[in-house]
Amino acid sequence: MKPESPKSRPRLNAELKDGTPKKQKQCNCKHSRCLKLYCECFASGTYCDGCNCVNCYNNVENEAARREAVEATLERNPNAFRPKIASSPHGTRDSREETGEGLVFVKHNKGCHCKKSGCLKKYCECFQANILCSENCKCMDCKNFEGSEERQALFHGDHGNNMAYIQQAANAAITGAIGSSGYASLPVSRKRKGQELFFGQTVKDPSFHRLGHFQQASHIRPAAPSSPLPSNPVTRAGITTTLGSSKITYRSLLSDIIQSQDLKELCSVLVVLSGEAAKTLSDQRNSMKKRVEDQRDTFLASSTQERLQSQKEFDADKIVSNDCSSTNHADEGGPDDSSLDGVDMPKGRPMSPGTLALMCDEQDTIFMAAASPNGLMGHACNSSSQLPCGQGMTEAYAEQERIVLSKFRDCLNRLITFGEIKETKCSSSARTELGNEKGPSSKGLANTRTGTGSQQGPFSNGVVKVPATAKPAQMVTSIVATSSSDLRKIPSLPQNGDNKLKS
DNA sequence: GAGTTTGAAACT
DNA sequence: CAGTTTCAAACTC
Repeated sequence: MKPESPKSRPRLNAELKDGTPKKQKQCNCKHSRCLKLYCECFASGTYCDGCNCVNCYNNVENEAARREAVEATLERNPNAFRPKIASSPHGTRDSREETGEGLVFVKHNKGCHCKKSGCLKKYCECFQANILCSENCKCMDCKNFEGSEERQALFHGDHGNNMAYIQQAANAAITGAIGSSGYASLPVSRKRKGQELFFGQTVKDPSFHRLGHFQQASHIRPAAPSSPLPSNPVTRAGITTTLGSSKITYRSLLSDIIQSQDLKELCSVLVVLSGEAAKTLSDQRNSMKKRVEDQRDTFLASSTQERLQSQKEFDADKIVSNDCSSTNHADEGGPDDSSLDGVDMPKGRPMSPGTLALMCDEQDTIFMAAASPNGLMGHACNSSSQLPCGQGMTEAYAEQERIVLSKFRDCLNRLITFGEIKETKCSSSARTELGNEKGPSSKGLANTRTGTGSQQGPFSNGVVKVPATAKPAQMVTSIVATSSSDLRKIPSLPQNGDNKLKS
């Protein structure tokens, strides 16, 4: 709401004269008190500073009046202070200016309404921003389109930077001295005519170089309202704006936090924990063998291929000591719904690669642990004859899953903590740049984390912050010390109503 | 630099 | 929403 940031408007004259970046434009307002959009300073969201204006209210001393004017302006047009020139989300080759004088992956949101300038003078906002007129424009006799001879005449040759020549050429173009189309005298909008022709049948009409215009327009679909940020990078870049300058590269807040070795370590720990749980409960497993046999059959019911593929996608080949992960499923199927023991997984619905991989390793561990009470991995992983039995199997399975998920949850919490810390840093710097605008807090993230109450899943509750200072060993001890016989009891894990981090 | 032209913004 | 007026920048001389 506070357009204090400079240069948010497309008027390039604030920065460009003769193609050269220039200092902030000084207005010369006399009657608007610099409190209307007529004033470039006001329109760009800046205070007048060193301007030649008369009776200026666009300054700190008249902040109240200014604020009032801003509100009135926004009331008329909520987008008044937003950049008129928005970069296109679909910058394609076709929308690129052939002549090479500039790239036009941008468009005028509102479009111009020129009548006499042919959109080849700086009266035209599109021309001023060095972009082609688009379907948003309602200009008449437009010559600012791709393929326009008149327009090319302005820029081609050795006169590319000679504004005098450009102006002369523009004048000639407007009066029809340049170009053979002969449509300059048409009293109606050539563009509209061209579009009518386009939608009609007469495409051969020589005047239909408008088609180029239209094509460009069609490649620059109405942009979603550009960034609410009051600064338009494209505009600021000026005439020589390049595609790169308008690109936004997204980087996760966790991009520098999660390292591959961390992931490996985490998974290794999970596997070890799982093995320990299996060992602890190994004696129970020997009691009800028959029931386990049935469960195992179910557990192995689904496709091996799917699981292998999932593992591949997860690309976590080195996450665990791979003794079992890739070699012991040849005669196995994937887990069936009934074997998930509390995990609500609709039949036929693909699980995430990560989930599958985790389940895979977990299953390996179960079988391994059953065969080798010492919890060592890599032996008899797929030996069906040595599977755990009955209730023991069920409990071991639940306990292992509980531990793995708990541990994983804790790690995610720590990641979130780091991410929020980083977010806070980013927010503060953004706020510094954007003024007093309220920056994003951890609210959104916290909501994300706590707003899944309606979902049924192992992480749908009990999301608890683990102190960043907690050592893994402590966490493990804590987790192992917690006993539960069923994954569904995960809610009994440390629960804290205040899930929001206070980083 | 004065005067004119132009089109966006503001207004009716 | 269309027509008119106001305004300041762009332009011409």
